[in-house]
Amino acid sequence: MKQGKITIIDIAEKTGLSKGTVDRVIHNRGEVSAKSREKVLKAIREFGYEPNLHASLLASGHRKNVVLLIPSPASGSFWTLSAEGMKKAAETVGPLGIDCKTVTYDQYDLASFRVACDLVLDSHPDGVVLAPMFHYESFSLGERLHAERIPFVLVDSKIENKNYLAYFGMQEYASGYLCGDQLSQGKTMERVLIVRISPDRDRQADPTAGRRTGFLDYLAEHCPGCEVIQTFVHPSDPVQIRQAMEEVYAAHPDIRHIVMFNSRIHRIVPFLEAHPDPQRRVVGFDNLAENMAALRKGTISVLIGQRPGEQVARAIQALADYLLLDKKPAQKDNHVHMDILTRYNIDYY
Amino acid sequence: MKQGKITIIDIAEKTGLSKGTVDRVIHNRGEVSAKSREKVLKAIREFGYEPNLHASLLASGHRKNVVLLIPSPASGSFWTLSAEGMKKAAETVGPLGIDCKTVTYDQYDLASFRVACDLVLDSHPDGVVLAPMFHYESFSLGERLHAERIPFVLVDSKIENKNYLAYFGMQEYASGYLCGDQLSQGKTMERVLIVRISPDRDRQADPTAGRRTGFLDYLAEHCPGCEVIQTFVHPSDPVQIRQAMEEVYAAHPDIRHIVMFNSRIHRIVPFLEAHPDPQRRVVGFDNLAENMAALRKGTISVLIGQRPGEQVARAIQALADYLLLDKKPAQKDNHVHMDILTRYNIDYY
DNA sequence: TGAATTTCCGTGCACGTTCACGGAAAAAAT
DNA sequence: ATTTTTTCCGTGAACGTGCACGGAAATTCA
Repeated sequence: MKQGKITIIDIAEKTGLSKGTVDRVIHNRGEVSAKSREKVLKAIREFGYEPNLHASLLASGHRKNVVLLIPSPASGSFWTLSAEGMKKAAETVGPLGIDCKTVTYDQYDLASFRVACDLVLDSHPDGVVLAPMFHYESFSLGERLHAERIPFVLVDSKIENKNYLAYFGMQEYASGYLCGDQLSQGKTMERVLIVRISPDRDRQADPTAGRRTGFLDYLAEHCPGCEVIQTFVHPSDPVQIRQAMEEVYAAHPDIRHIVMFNSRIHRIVPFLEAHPDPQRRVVGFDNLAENMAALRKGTISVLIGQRPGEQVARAIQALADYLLLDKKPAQKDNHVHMDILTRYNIDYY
Repeated sequence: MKQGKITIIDIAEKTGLSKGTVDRVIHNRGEVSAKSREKVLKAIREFGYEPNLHASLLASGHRKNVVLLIPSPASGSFWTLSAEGMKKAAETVGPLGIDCKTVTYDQYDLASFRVACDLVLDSHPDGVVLAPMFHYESFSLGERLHAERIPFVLVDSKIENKNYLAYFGMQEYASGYLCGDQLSQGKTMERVLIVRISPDRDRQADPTAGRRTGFLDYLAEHCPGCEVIQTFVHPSDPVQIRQAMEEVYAAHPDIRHIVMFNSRIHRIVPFLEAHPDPQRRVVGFDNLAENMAALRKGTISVLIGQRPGEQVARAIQALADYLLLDKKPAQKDNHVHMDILTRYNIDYY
């Protein structure tokens, strides 16, 4: 079909009303009699009127702004990848009348998240992209946004709040299961080391729990009797990490399979390189620069990527579609592909 | 920075000229003195003028149309995936004033390609997305488009013509190399079967040659002395295919590694399922529905995906950016990621 | 019945470009 | 110096929608 040439004025003529009235019913802002309203609605349906985006944006000059609320992208961390996606998306929706900005918080500090939430609300955004790290507070932010009729999109992980416009993230459980297959290469394993980040009391949401469950299920189904060793390391302190690893290694010198379910696998790379073992298989998550470097060197066997940049880009796009064309996304829950990254395909990621 | 509030009229005032003149230099359509031209250009740079897309599109009401020239997407074939990407991209650029349509040809019939080329040129498109199957004719189409100043973007494979605006495709050589690693799982192989499509005289371009080279290089480096067996099958005739496979199998009953470099690996699935072998490893290319089904069942071990939909979507986007904002893509040659697909991550592709 | 409300609706300008038209200024020809 | 041509530039009407303003019609009140 040809693009709708019919304008708001055509509708006005067909109905014998004026464009002002037609405009009022389109944006249903009242001051229209029920009868006229019906007539206009009918004509719109009948003649297939579609608003001209450009004329609309031009006339109502004001730009919309969406804010992205994510943990601070420390250099080289997972969230820098998200920030990059945001930048790219901002470029595409910018000329369409959407301004993007970012508000960050410390993902290990609940108070900073609360501050960030208030900041977001105070800026009266037209839309929000949220990476929820703290369950309860994210939920309540969702409630507050919903109360102000501000649409929000979730990335990375979900919360129970059902008011979100859309969600973009990785299938947690399935990625853990996949991880099992990549670690084992389909053969049975006898002993597996899971390296975990020390739990943080304030941190209420653990996005890696689902992955761990999927992984353990894979083990149960494909490697019955496999011994699972777990060790906990500090999120950043290299000395503590090294020491913890050395201890496990001393206790189990024959460990050949190592896995981490968060993006910090690069933290144990120094240890791994101090104890080289060509037979060893190491699987981690996310395409951080340091992870990729270790992958190229062969220290890490496989990374599972979730395209964080694409997640936020799609989130912003969804928000733009909603704000501009008020088109809701086809499905609320969208899962990005789980990328298997090896040294042979990492260079074109 | 705030979004450029300065308009063409501001520039006019700054320079003491009129908006008409400013407009003329912006679209450099002549009829302006060198002096005025310089003044305007300087002011534009100085004050950072950026054209308002909406006003522009609104005023110059005419829509642009781009055409996608690809092989006929036979049901379930590789090109249906491209067509889907086109559909999605069309939805996003549609409201921006770009109409997309598709012209198809028989990828095994040169004459049909010639006809398609003429069809494309006769429709006087504003931009073209081209999947070149026939080298020489594609080259000459490129020349003709360039002569008419019609920008074109290549997908899937490249041609020598340097006038293309951009290229989106997979790294052929690297994907073959990757294929070797996935087939062998890092261990040395002793015997490998490569299944190829019978060469077609008229078909001048073979996109799989690069993959084969990469694969053989992997073999040379990691599996020295590995025996390579090749067999040729008809592109579609199931009977011939089955027979050819049976013959190879009879001659080499101990084949454990099978690979195909085109998207037709599903053609040998019936054979594979008639001769089950849990030890066997099979690697193919592209996420056709039938390939994916075989992957789920375990008949195929790994598929290497190249996101054909994303390729054309990005191609169309690049064309749109050029036509609308006349912004050239950051880099001409863009390689999409080589996806490793297994039964464990295929469901969210 | 007339006045005071309330409800509803039409008018007209603005948004930033594009582009055809026509005219002034400069250059060339007589 | 006058006419003709060329070069250059300003003007103003679209494009389709948003929205403020004011006024007509319908309703309520006195």
